[in-house]
Amino acid sequence: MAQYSTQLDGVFQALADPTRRAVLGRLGAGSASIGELAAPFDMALPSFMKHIRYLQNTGWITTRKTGRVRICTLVPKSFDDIEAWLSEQRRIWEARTDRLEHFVTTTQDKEASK
Amino acid sequence: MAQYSTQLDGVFQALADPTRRAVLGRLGAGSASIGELAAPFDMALPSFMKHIRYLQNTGWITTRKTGRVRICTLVPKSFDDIEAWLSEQRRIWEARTDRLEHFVTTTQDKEASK
DNA sequence: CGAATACTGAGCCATGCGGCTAAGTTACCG
DNA sequence: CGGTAACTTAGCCGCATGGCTCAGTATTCG
Repeated sequence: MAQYSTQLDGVFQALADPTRRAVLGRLGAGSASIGELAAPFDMALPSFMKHIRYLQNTGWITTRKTGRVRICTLVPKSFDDIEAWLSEQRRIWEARTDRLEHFVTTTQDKEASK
Repeated sequence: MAQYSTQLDGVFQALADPTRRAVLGRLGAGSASIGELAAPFDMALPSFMKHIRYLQNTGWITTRKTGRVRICTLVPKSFDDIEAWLSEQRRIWEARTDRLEHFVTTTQDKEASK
């Protein structure tokens, strides 16, 4: 069985904030510095940095420092984790509709054999 | 522009907990009572109830009370919200690779015209 | 060298989360 | 009618989150 728990917790938690989702959206278009990423937000830099560190800790981005500038790069791996979870849910869902169909079929058979 | 913020916050936050993900998985297979849902978890009922209320408040489930039993039912609508966000990210991602390809092409053209 | 730029670290604050217990409330069973 | 079952309410606790300010540190520019 899949060991979902801990990994997915952070992956989803990271997405549960509009600032972080926006940052990921921006980074989808290419790497950027902290300053560039922070510019659109009406927020003090240290506050913004917490989001960056969060994204880094949960594996959504990597960063490297060049001179006094830190560049952030998207790591799209976590998208796959989400897709995997979603398709697992779909699988469960479909198994259910299969059973419902079976039930309906069985019921119809009973009706037919009356 | 899409007004992502508030709605998605809760949708993702709800998934950022293994108990709640497990409940959704179980409900994918069909509706169930609070007691049935809580059984697999080593947790006091009031604690578990908070998760149920959370899932309800974020729109993942609906509940109705019949006698002294409360039945919970999955509302799969939020899956669509997630899919929408994911495909938006893919769109951004692909626009980027397009630009990269264009850049490569342009560079090659330059090279070719040297 | 001195100043400006780009972060970074430390620490405060309010709120919310995820767990708990203890004490209701509301059906249903005998 | 009394008891048990199935939630439900209220309230406490510790920790994490998301914001802030104020004061560093480290590069780069003139």
